[in-house]
Amino acid sequence: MARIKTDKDVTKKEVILNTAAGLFRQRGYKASSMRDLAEKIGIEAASLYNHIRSKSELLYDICFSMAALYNEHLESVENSKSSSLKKIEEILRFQIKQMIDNSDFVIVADREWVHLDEAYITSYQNMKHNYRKRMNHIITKGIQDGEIKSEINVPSTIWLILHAVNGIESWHRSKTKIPPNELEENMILILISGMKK
Amino acid sequence: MARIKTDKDVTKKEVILNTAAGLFRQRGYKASSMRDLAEKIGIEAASLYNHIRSKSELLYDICFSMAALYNEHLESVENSKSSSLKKIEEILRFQIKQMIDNSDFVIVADREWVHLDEAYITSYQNMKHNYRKRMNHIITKGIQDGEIKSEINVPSTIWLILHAVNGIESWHRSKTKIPPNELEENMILILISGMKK
DNA sequence: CCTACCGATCGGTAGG
DNA sequence: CCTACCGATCGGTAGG
Repeated sequence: MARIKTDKDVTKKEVILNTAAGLFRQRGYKASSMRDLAEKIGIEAASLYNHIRSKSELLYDICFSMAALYNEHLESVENSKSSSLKKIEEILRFQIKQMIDNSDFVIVADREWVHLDEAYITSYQNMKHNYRKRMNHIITKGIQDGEIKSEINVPSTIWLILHAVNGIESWHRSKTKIPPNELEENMILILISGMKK
Repeated sequence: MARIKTDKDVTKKEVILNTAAGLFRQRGYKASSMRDLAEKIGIEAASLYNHIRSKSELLYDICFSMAALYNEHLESVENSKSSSLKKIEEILRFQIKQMIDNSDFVIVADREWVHLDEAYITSYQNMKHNYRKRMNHIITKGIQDGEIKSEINVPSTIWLILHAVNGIESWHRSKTKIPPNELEENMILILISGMKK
């Protein structure tokens, strides 16, 4: 007789996860205490453990759900009929959109994954490495097809792209509010035109 | 009768600071304990306090020494006779050089400054804001002079540059070793040619 | 530079 | 979901 999860169960865990993501982003994983988290939600620290197993599980869920999302998207791009440069643009637009709509999860996964339990670190690193490798294939094909400058160094270009997107985070905290779509178009403009042959 | 610092005093504090920077980079400021730090140096935790005042002082020294260094360099660039685009290139080369030669300090300052004592946070944020404002002036002049694309959004371009440099850190950890100068030239190539009119 | 130790805070459990 | 509490670890001090 399996216990059936009610809607309430699901919702509460999500509330905890979302609140944790906001807290971890603001103060960092190690500097965030379960007491802080509980207070933000309005319960006692001990009560959290009716919904989650541990603090480290929260970080695990944040990091691996984002990794799954990014991998899924990359796969759909790989299967599309677009040109290589267009594929890179699609990846860039997806990442920018995630950074804007879902910034707590994106930033925490990117910044705090080093605090994952040791058992998961290698697996997470492999996923990141694999993601870059698949981007490498797309760009390399773009160079072969004469679409992309052949002088560029592919791995460092990938890092440039990946870390440029992280820059959007500062925009969030900034006083000089730039409309998200303007930021997106500007980033596409510089990076894509910088790669284009 | 002022006490005169011997060479040994200076050296020991620097050893502590350098070791701390490496540790903070690896594990993060909050996750690094003074006992870990002492062990790396080969003394007891209590002995650290003959050379430093507190853990937070270490972070303060790391962050504010880097801020001073970057500000000094920016000032020398502002006073040079180069064109605006050349000035941006000089700033970029300086930042890349720092990231390669002095990566522990650069990365810790960039990533861990949020853990500074509250009394220093505002001051540090102001320095960062001021640095970006001065870069903004240089780029804006480049646009007026017809050197730089007028379609680009200046603040988001600055963020793009600043965060692109951070990408070099991954290179450090990477297996695919790219020579530093190749990385530097590639980054200049994409970013500067992306901005150029 | 060490031994010994402090008060505070942490993640998590027991039991209801 | 709460009260009560645990063992571990933290930054830092006293005193030599």
